[in-house]
Order: sequence, then C-alpha cells, then structure tokens
Amino acid sequence: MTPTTPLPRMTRQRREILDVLDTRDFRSAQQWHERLRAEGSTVGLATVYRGLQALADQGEVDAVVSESGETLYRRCEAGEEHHHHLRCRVCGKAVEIDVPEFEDFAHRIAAQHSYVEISHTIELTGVCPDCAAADKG
Amino acid sequence: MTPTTPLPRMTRQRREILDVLDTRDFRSAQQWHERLRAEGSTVGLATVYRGLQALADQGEVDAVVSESGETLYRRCEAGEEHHHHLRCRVCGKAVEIDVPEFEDFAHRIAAQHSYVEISHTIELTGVCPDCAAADKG
DNA sequence: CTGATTTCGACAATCATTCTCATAAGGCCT
DNA sequence: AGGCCTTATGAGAATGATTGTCGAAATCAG
Repeated sequence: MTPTTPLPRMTRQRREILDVLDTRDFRSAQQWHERLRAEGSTVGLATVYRGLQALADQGEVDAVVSESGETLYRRCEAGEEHHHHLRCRVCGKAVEIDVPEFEDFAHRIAAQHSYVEISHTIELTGVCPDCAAADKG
Repeated sequence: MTPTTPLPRMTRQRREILDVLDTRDFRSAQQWHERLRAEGSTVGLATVYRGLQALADQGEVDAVVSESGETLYRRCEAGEEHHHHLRCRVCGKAVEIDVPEFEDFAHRIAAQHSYVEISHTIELTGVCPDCAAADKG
C-alpha cells in the first residue's frame, strides 16, 4: 500500500493558469489559453486543458458545460453565502435552509446561457410535519 | 413582410423520428439514429440531427447538454415535468431551463425537514449576452 | 546534484455535430 | 392529376472542441 502520494506538481504553467483564472467569469479552455498567450505566457493549449481538468478535480475550479457543448471554467470562490426558506403553506412556519449548492446552480445555469449578473429567488413550499399530521388525524 | 410560411415539411423521416422518440429517456441523436436503423428505417444521421433540432425549435422535443458535451433529446410531454426560466432583466428575453437535479434537490431538502407536498418556484434573472454586450459597447 | 516521474508542448487522432451539394420529395396551384 | 418551386435528404467532407502520443524538459525526493 505504498501511499505513493500522486500529488500534482506545481509547475510554472499550473501557476500561470491559476493566476489568470477569474472567479467571476466562466470561460472555455481555449479562451483562458488565449488570454494566457496574450499576457505573454507560452503554455500550450493541451496543457491548459489538462491543467484546468486537474484543477477541477482538485476542486480549485468549477466546470460547467455550455449549451453549445463547450466546457467552461472559472476559479472557485468559497465566500458569499445567503439562505432561503422552506415555508409551510398551511401554517406559514418557515425553516431556514442553507443551500450553498443553489448558488452554484444559479451561476452554472447562467453561464451555460451566457447570462451575467445573476440573482435568484427560490421559494420552496410544502406542508410541515405538524400540519400534515393534523390533516390526517 | 412576405408571410412566406416557413413551415417545416412533414416528411417520412420526420415522422419516423417523432415515432421513435420516447418521452422518458434522454438519448443522443446518434442513439436515436441507431434505434431507427435497428427498426429498419433508412434515415441518415445528418437527417436525424436536423430533424431533432427542428423539432426542438418547434418545442416538440426537449434538448439538454450532458456533462460530456453531447446533446440529448427526448420527446416533450406537457405534464409532470415543468420548466423554469432564466430571464434577462434588461430586455426580458427568457430562456427555458431544465434542471432535473433541482427537483431532486427540492425533495431532498423537504425530506430533511419532514415537509411534504413540496412545490417550488425558482426565478433566475440576469443580463443576457446581447444586453451585456450592448451595455459595454 | 541525480534519478525517477510527471508534465510539457506540438501535433496527430477522436468524436460529435455541421456543412455541401446533387437528388428526391413535399406543398400548392390550376 | 400534372408541374413547379422550395425544402429536406443522404453521403461524405469539413469543423471544432477535446484527448492521445511521445520525445524533451521540469519537479521533487534523497
């Protein structure tokens, strides 16, 4: 069981990729590559593809597939949070739910359609356990 | 001005495609093509691609892009499944979004809080690519 | 520094999808 | 029904994103 740490090596090009990556915009591997070259880097396209995939595997970057089938990447951001509610349509009781995944969903979907400055409203309604019991009993 | 009715023609192959399409499973154009050939049809692959696109434009079929980048199709069913929209807050243009994962998500969260009879509303708004470009230019 | 591995980079290879273009239907009009 | 104009079809070439190949270069442990 040699714990042969298969750790990815931090190479110059990996660093360049991480540096150029933005946490705001989803761009394709080719677009990031272009930008890198524009900034004077000499990284190869294949390397950018491989680097982005590796970083995505590590959870350093997010990847989404656009409508046209291209894979878009952006750097992960751990910050921002806000919550939503799950409300009972009978008694009105609301539970605060924390759904970090919603944020990702919203951004992912927006990116797939090339929309920017996304905001969202999510409303979950149902019948709470108490009301459900009352209804039955 | 010429109201040149640009109506798609109902050809044998269009009919065959509609017939073979299933409302349950999302399959790729190639898979539907295979199935058609297996059933004795002689339709060409390109025709299946074109047919599916045309039908998607007409709203007869739903199309989603898989993680691997393939476009998957299935016949629309005006019922059980519902769509959400991603709307541009500038021009109002809306894109229909299909978020199968979301349905599961809603149910999971509801279950975690023992809520039943869940329904949800999702409103995503942002700025569409056209308006974003117009804003910049 | 040295060697074992991993990564790079240029380019070939894949794979889904689209395009091209000559031919074959649809649809419509009389 | 017969004809005509337009759109659809099919086969295969073309495209475009992504992945594979392989010799050379870089990383990291010892």
